[in-house]
Amino acid sequence: MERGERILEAAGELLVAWGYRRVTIDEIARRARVGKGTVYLHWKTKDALFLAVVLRSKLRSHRSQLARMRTDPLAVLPSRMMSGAYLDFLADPVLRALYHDDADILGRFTDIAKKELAELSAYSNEVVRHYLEVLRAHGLVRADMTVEQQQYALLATASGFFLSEALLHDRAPQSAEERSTVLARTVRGALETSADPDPGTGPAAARTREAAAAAAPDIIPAFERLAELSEREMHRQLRE
Amino acid sequence: MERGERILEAAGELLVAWGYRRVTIDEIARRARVGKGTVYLHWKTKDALFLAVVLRSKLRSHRSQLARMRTDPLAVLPSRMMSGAYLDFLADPVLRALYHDDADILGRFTDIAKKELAELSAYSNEVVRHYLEVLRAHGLVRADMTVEQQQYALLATASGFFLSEALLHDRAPQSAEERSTVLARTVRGALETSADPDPGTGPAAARTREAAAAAAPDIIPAFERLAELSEREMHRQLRE
DNA sequence: TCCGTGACCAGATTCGAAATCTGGTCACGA
DNA sequence: TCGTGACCAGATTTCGAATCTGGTCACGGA
Repeated sequence: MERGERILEAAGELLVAWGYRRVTIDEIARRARVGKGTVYLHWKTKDALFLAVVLRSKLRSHRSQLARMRTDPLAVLPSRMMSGAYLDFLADPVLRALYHDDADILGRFTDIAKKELAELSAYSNEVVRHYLEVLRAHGLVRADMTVEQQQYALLATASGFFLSEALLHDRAPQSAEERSTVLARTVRGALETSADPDPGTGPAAARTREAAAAAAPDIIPAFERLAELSEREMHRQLRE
Repeated sequence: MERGERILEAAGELLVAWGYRRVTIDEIARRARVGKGTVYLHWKTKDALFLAVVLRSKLRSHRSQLARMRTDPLAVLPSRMMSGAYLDFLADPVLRALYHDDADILGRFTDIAKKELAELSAYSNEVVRHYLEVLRAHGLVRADMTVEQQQYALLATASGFFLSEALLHDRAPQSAEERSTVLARTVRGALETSADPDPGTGPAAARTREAAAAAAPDIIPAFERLAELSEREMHRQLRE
């Protein structure tokens, strides 16, 4: 594993274990088996390093999302998309820490991230909007609300599930699969036109599959551009 | 307005304006135009006083919910219930502060409240569970998930919307009515069997109305007992 | 007699200056 | 040329003194 990668890995592990404030550049360098100065050969500041750590996790999640969409067009459905994103989120300690314990783990880092990632976040907004429009055009998403309202519904609902571990403590179902399934059903009921097309073999399920396959070529590139922007943003944190 | 009421009012105003830590009993007494000792004639501790402030707001919200259900049986539908609760929540500065700015407004108060209200919260859980079972028995809520899963879906979704002001900043629709409508539609799509029965005049809408009217007598008493327990809990904060 | 009050106290909180720590640099050496 | 760790300024922590505040209770007025 190359130096930069080792540093990101070490920073991520320490972030999750100790929280932003408690982690020192010294400690990261030690764990990555490099000199302290070497960290600064790669990243301008501590903030930039941790921003890169977070972007790396987000990027992984995006890529895994894209892989699912390329394998199975049904993965473009909002329900699939969200349950996939939710499972990725649970599997990545950095992303989980991000939502789980804002104050203790992240300290003031959230503010910095919000500011630095404003552009990315705005673009992500547009991608989601475009995504919903395409799905509506293909009859996969209902037209009983405005796109803006559906986007709000999607974001708010997802936030609730993502935060549910922290908010609901033990009142949530134990298994991640079960929670992701409930999320999928909630999103499907809120936005989509079809019943669950996965085990379906009838003509309706076939139609959904076709429509998803037709929509995918419009949707995948948009998310690819989002992933690219994430990656560019991640590299922009590097020195020069 | 009687003394105790004036004190609660003053405490609520100051809580919202200054946050838990900054508010002193002295200041509350001054604003309520009573002596400091008088506050302690009514409540055992500062914590008990603020717990009462919060319970008072929750109780008001419960009562307003009950009033809606008694006026219009359709208000027992989860979608109506949640949009109603959301609008009550937005209208009450104390409840809003509770979700809006956890750290700054509430300080360590959240922990205390979580502990003290554990019993109430457990009971509330049971009421919601019973509520969903009754609605399922009357065919108003679907049976495509377990009740536990639907309860989780409801709680997680609602949390997301309740927190959306804080989380989504400016990416949420401006008007409270619009947000509450989107919440209603999301919940309806996730749980209910009917389309919006309110403007509906067809036989399906009529059937929904009938079923809701039939379910209401089973549901209203359960929420009445919850309101009573809230009130008892609120009074239990009083001295003796 | 009894309800309301504010002076009072102990413990919690804040303050401030000294001591320590840490992000970031850079001269040096491999 | 690339990597390093000693070094520095400013941020953070520490810790005892000073202040503040939750809670009590003896007293006074109705």
